[in-house]
Order: sequence, then structure tokens, then C-alpha cells
Amino acid sequence: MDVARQAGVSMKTVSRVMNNEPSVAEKTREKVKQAAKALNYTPNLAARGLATSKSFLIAMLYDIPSPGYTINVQKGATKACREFGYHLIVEPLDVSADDFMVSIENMLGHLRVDGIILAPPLCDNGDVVRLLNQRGTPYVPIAPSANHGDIPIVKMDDVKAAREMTEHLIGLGHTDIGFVKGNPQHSASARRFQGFREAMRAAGLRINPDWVEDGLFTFKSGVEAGDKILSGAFRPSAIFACNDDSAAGVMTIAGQKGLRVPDDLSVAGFDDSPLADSVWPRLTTIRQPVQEMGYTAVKLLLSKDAEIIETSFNLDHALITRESTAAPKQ
Amino acid sequence: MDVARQAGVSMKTVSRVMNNEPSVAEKTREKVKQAAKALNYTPNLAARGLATSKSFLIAMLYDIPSPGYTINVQKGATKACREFGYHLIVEPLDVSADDFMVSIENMLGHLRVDGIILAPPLCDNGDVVRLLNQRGTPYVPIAPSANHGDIPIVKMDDVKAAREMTEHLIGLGHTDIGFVKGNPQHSASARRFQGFREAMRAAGLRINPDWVEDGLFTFKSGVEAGDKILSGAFRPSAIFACNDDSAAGVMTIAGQKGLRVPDDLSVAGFDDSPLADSVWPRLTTIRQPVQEMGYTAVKLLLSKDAEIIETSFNLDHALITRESTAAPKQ
DNA sequence: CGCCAAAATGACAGCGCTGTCAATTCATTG
DNA sequence: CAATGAATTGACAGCGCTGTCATTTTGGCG
Repeated sequence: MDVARQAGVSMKTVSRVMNNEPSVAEKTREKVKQAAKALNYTPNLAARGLATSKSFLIAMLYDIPSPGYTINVQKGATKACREFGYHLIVEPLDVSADDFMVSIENMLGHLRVDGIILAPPLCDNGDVVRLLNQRGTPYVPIAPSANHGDIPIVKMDDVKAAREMTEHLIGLGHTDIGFVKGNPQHSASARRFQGFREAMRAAGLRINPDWVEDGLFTFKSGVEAGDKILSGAFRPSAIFACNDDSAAGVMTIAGQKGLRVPDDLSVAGFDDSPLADSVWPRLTTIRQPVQEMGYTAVKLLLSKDAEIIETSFNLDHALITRESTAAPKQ
Repeated sequence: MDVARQAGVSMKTVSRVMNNEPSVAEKTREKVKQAAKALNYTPNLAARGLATSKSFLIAMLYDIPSPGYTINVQKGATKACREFGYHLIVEPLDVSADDFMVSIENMLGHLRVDGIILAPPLCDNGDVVRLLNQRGTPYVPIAPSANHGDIPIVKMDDVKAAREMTEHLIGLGHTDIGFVKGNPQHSASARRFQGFREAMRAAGLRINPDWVEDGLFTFKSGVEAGDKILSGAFRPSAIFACNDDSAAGVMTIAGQKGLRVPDDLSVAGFDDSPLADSVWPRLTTIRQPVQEMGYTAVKLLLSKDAEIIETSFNLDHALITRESTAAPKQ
């Protein structure tokens, strides 16, 4: 280790400086830092990992979800990783593939990552969670359906957000409101529907079962659900779809049917995906704190346990009002 | 190493088996494999890395591009990584940030990745390329504007694709065709425009400069460009936008102006992003072989040099015909 | 000035693997 | 059956770092 020689100290001292350990004289510390800079030295992660049996790697597992969501979780996660000198490795998974669990095991075996981020809907996958627990690999689920024992989880309050959106619609003067559900595989779907129901009930409004349709979080399912809802003799003055894609589908079918948004029909989405800003009229939606979730997840993974008391981090969402919702024209 | 004991051989032999080296008796190989399986053993990457000074890590650098594109490159890249026992680490970068180069240097210093994938527009960033060359880190640029010396590059033929799309429009009977350019930072923009020009010239068609507008690859810029193009006394019967987002913008503004797509105006996009399938009518567009690019990039990085002769891998694109284009109604 | 605890530093082994090279075993062949 | 070269196998060092613990230096104080 030439840095040691250059600075006239032992390897060990260099190591101490690189790790910001205390009990190094300020003068020595400076000397070493200078030498390191001069020699353009950075410690070798592999060696460090071997010695400390850490890998300085966090893995993020995700299953073909919406690109925008995933990318943003990644962005937040990498930001936190950088702060800690860690790096993020990504593992796109396909739950339906039969070698699915094998890939995870491989990854765990090879890499010995120091922590794992579980993006939805993987965070609700029993097999995965069981494997992780069994191996003792620390993980943080993002927006899981239920608590994971005493493991901290990162989420937003889907129920509350859906309630707020519904209240927004009600506040605009809507009383006849339809709802397009999300993919039942994602636990958020149920929570959003629940928020909708709560707000309707709180306002003393009846939910017309003909105006509640299943959806799949896709544009196509939005078109189909919208078609059903809007084909009856009576139709709602507003439709709240479980995510932006299906909301866009609703808007499209509404247009086909000669309904103008928002004049004849208000449409609300959820997620604030790129799409929400790329349709006309632009979608009123809920912005999920996706980046923050990624960021917080990594922080949780890497912070000393002591600091953490909560087991559930509720990050703030925001209601984004755009042109797709307005007071009903009567 | 208990596997060695269990199998009654030396560590070295185990190592040989794990690396599929030749000159191990078939019988021994089996014995070791069994022992490994029984003990659920997987070699430790850090130790291996330390001994071989490889990291078994590939990094992908990208700059806030479209999520769909990035995710797909990742998907392809991870697939190849798995085949080679490698893993993919991601580094979202922000070229405009001033610590931009620093983050790259940090990553290179820490991780000693074995190779780097440079997604556009990073692949055309002189600073980055220079740094990589200087450090001798192997990299593969995806869809760069120019060749990188004798480094193999992965790309699709944007010029040809744009030509095909233009020909598709012309084949439909259009002669008055507008064009919305892409973000000038992305070199693909220029290539697509070139393809458009070539096809127009080949068909003996004139390009009306009033119908060619700058764009930025965004929905908004598509709306603005479309607005300008469609506001003149004469207007084209088709508009070819440089990507799906701006094409969606064009469709929207067309709708605002009472123009029906495709009856009054055909609109074509480029990329086959999720959006293309989430608008109505759905966009005729060019499918980029994005996953394949990621896959090929990693393969190029990891294959023995010998096998590689070409310095430029042109992957196939596809023209996806959907409802947004049709013969002009005259 | 000497003594002592505390602070700073260093020596050394070892993390789990692979490269080198020597040692052993094996199958042939005259 | 001994000799021979090829095929297998193993011993050992070392990759670059950190943990442990011993050693040295420092500063404070009687």
C-alpha cells in the first residue's frame, strides 16, 4: 500500500482514516488524506468486503412493474446508497417464471448483499419473504399489504390518499362517482378502494355497484371498465380510477362516446406517472412519494438499528389537481 | 472450506470445479458438485474478486431518460449478466449536476466494475468517454452518434427506421408530411430526421419547412410543435414525430383543433413506448430493440475478444402499424 | 522530572478464493 | 514390469483490507 509509505504511516492507519475512525491524530489524518488524493487512491471494495464480510451492495428486486415507478424507486435508492458509500444492484424478476426463486437464491448466494429492497408486488410474495427471513438477509418492503413482523416498512397511506381524491371530487360537487379498481395482485388496489368507500360513506353518498368495475392497472382495462360504466342508462359525473393508466383509458373511451372531459365527465387517476402529464386534459392524480420510498428504504437498511423505533414509515403523498376534474355541468 | 473436506479433495479442486475448469476427473467433479449442493455452497464473490481482481459487476450509467427505455435496457442487460454470473449495478446520473463526474469516478474507484454500459445520451458525452478510456475501463455505448474508435457499439439503424416510417406514410398516399424533431442532445434525433429527408427525396416529395418543427422528445414540445404545424393556412395530412411522447402531443393538439386522427391527420411516433399503446388511437411507431441492446452490450463486454470482429452491432427494429396512421381522406 | 492513563499507532493474522508450480496418479507401451 | 508422458491433484502464497491486541507516543499532573 503505497499510500501508507507516502504518508509515512502504517497500512492500518490508512485504513483508519479511510473509515473515518476516531482516535487518529488530526495531523496524521490530514497527511494520509493528502497522500491518498495524490496517489488517487480508493480502497478496494472487494478486499474490504472480504475482510468485513460486508459487500457494500444493496439489491432491489422488482417484478415488471410500471417503468416510471421502478426508475424512481431506483433513483431514490441510489441517492441514499451514495451517501453511505453503497451501490445498488438491480434484479428484474418474473414471478411467473419457474426459475424465479432460483434467480433470487443465486443472487443471494453469490453476492451476499447487505440488504434488499422489495418493490411491490414482490413485497407481498410469501416465498420471497420466507427465503429472506430464513437466510437472515435484511430487507425493507415498499408498500406491502401488511406489516412484516418487526421489520420496518416503507409506504404511503393509500387509503387516505384515495379518500382525499374522493373528497376532492365530492368537493367539486360530484355525487355520482364511479370507480375503476386496480390489479388485485397489488395490495394497494384494495386500500385505494377502501379509501374511496370511506369518503363516500362519510359524505353520505351511495356507491352505485354498476359504476364500480374491476381493472388491472392497464390502459386497456381502463377502456373496458370505462365502457361498462358509461354504457348504462345513467352514468356518473366523475370516475376515479385506481391508477393513471386506467384513468387514461377511461378518458379515451369517454372521448369515443362523445363525452368531453372534464365538462361531461371528470376523471381522476393515481400515481402521477409520466402519462398523467401526457394526456389531454392532464390528469388530476395523486403523487406518490416514490423516490422518497426508495431513499428511505435504503436508509432504513443501512442505519444503525438504534435510531429506528418506528416499524412503519408513512411518506407523504400529494393531490395534484389538473384539468381532468372540474365541477359537474348540470 | 468444508466442501473440500466433505468431498475429500483439496480446496483448489473445489475451486476448479466451481469454475468449470478442464482437467478435473469426471468422478471428482461429480463428487464436489454433490458436496457443494449438500452444503448449499456458493463461492464468495468478494474473495473471488480479490483473488482475480475482477468484480463480476457491470455498471449501467444513464441520465434521466425515458423510464421505459431504461428499464428495458436494464432488463436485457441483467439477462445477459445472469448468463455470465455477473450482476448489474445502476447509476442514475444527472449530467447537469456539478458533482456528476465525481460520482462516476467514485463508482469506478470503489467498485472496479468489469465493464460499463453507456446509455444515451451519456454515450456521446466526451468527458465520460475520456475518463473511461483513460482508466481503461471497458465500456459499450448504446446508440451513440458516432463510432468509438475500435470499441464495439450497439445500436439500431435510426436512419433506416425513420426512412421506413416515412415510406409507410408515403405508401398510404400521403405527400404532405410534417416532422417534429427530437431533442438535439440525443444524436438519434438527427439520424431520424435524416431518414425522413432521405425517404422524402427518394419519393420525389418536397419537405415544407413550415411543417418541420423543433421538439424535445416531450409531450409538451409535441403539443407546441403540432400547434405550429397545424396553424398555417395549409396543413400536412400526416405528421411524423421523432418519438411517441411528442407524437402523443401532436395527436392531442390535433384533437383540440377538431382534427380526427387518423381521418384528418395521420400521426406516427417512434420508440414504441408504453404510451404508444395507451393513447387513442394507438400510435403507429417504430419498436426499438431496447432489451436486445442491453443484452448485446453485456455480451460484448463479457465475451472473449476473439469472437468479436464487428465494431458495430445493428439490431433490428420493427415498424408497428396501429390506428394512428391511415390513408388520407381526400 | 518522572509517572500514568489515554490516545495514537503498528504488527500480524486471516477473510475465501485463485494462480503457480510441484507432486502424484494414471494409462500406455516396449 | 518398468518407463514415460499425460492427466489430476494439492501445497502454498498472496490478492487488499480490517480486527485484535500489543506497543509507542502524548499530555497532564504531582
